[in-house]
Amino acid sequence: MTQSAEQARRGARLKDVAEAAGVSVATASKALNDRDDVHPATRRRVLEAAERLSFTPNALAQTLHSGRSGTVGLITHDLEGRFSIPILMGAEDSFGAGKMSIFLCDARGDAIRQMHHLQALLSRRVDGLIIVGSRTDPRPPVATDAPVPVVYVYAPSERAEDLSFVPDNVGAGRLVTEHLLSLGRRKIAHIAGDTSYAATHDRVEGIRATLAEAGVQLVGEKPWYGSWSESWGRAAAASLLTSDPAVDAIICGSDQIARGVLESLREAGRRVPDDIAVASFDNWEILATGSRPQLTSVDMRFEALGQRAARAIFAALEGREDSGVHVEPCRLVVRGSTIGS
Amino acid sequence: MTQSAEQARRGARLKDVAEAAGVSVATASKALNDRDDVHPATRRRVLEAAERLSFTPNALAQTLHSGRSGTVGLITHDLEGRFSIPILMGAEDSFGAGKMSIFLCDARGDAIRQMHHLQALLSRRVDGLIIVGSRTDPRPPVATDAPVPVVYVYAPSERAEDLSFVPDNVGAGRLVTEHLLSLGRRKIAHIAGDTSYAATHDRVEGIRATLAEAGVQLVGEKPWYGSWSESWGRAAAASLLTSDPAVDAIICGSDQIARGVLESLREAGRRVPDDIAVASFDNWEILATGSRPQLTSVDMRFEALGQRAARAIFAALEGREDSGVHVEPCRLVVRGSTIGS
DNA sequence: TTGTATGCGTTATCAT
DNA sequence: ATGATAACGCATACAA
Repeated sequence: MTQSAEQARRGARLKDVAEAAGVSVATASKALNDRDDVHPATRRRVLEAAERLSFTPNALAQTLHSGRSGTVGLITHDLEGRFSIPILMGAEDSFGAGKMSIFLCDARGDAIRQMHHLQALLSRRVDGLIIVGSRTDPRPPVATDAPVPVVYVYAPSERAEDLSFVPDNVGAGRLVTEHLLSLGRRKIAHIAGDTSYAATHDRVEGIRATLAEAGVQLVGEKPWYGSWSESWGRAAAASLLTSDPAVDAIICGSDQIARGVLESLREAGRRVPDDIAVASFDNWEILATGSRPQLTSVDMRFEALGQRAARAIFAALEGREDSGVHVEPCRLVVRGSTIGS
Repeated sequence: MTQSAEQARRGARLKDVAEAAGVSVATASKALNDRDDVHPATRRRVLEAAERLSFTPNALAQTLHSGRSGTVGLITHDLEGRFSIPILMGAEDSFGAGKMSIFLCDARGDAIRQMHHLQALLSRRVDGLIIVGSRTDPRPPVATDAPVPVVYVYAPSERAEDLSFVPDNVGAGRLVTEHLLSLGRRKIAHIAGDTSYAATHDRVEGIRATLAEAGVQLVGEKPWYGSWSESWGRAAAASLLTSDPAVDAIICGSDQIARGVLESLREAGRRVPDDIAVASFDNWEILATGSRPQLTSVDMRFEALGQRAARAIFAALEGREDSGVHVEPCRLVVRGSTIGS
């Protein structure tokens, strides 16, 4: 009685299943793991016993034996989970739900906290590490001699030997620009975000190159740099309309900026997209689909980045190591702010 | 040589440290774990050896022995991580960074996927489970006989024996209403969200009760029910201004709705907060601080919910079980939409 | 086909 | 103060 109560509390072990089925633990193990050389009838008895005792194999004990824990650590630095959640979902998909479990740790941009998490994860014997940054500027490596594969996502590592996956912001710039050009827009302005961000410059580069190829010049000759806020969008758009009233398209550095721009345009009596088309980056659903009209925006495809990271870890585990900064294409999501209904 | 290469790959074990320090594993273990009865000099030698070999204790092996894994599973159903990330951060804080690691699994509202994750987590021998729902309506329990403590957050379990933590939406309704009344507003309307949500009704209840106590009646007698969208906010506000032009305050069911309301008010030429004060629920930063004026909103305090959940799991692990639905107070964040600058 | 014995890395008990 | 050894739960090589 005490025995079964104990079992109920701590859960049945393989030994219990074996005893219940009247076989040895070795045989029970083979039966449960679908290995050859075990009599069908025996297998059935074992499976039945396991079912009856609601046996759940102790993955930790398995790990101790196999060396693989089936877990991955994800250390993130983006406070709101705006990046890390979709990246985690992508990784989960790629691993196969339940096959691999993911530890999520929020380091909150703090190196000390990051170190603590790193230590804890290595101690838990994760099979790999995914490091997610909050901006695409290169960052110092989390460790120079990690005993497991490390993949950097969104923010690449400064070290060339490390493996990183980042969104193609230059390509993102090209995507919006080509879209606007294809709609016949020629007076295109760019209200950018914070000039200290690499993403800002990459996007500008893509925009500029595409415009140049089409023989078109950016309205005002250069982007308007500011911050990633609606208020900046409002202010910049107001100034823009004064300095360059003929503008017929505005590329915004983020959806937040675009929201502000839309507001200013509405107040100025400019119709979107008829008079002026508006497009932006990030495709943050809550912002992009709430506005009127909804925003055409470039999606960074975080899920895809997560999938790439997961596959890279698998590959490294199988000995196929990789390195360098890999650029993942973005995706243009067209909505009402560039194409009327 | 092959030996040390092997060590480098798999990481140093306690045995290696012991050998390097010239002691037995038992002594090494004691030294590293600050146990008594080990000579200071010996301890120093061991610690030094551990440092030199960059020894990281295998937490899995420790678990196998102690029965405690130092991990918790967090199964979430909110796609965007809007709830789960702050809840996870709260839990991390409460546990102490690095002390406890959290598996984050996204079940995406799918029961099958939830089952898979549950199985995987139990197999990994998590010490507890946190289940996060996407709405405050009671939900079926994730399991009726889990071998570890389970805590439901945001969405409470239907079973009375289970333990749940939810935000005090009735109190949230009271908070905004009291705030508006204290500002002298008496013609208060409520543009609510989706009527199928428990949160909607709880908030209405709090609003109604507070108004009744002040002898004030809701403008239009009842709330305007709709959806959690900006477009609903725009439409409802427009109608409201027509049917009840004397309204001097609007409580919105969510920040999204409030954004739509603000837009309509601006178009109608009503000044906020001078003519009409606007307040809402959720305090979703990106929405609440981007608008002009910024939104006064009730914060659901997800971090606090996460902390409560973590502490409850600790308590249960120590034998102090608890049950029932625990209601956590919300917090009013006052901004420009109710109080002019 | 089944069972026995061993190891995975750590901690704790009990000798010494 | 230190060391030998038995768990912890599982999987596998090898023996029967």
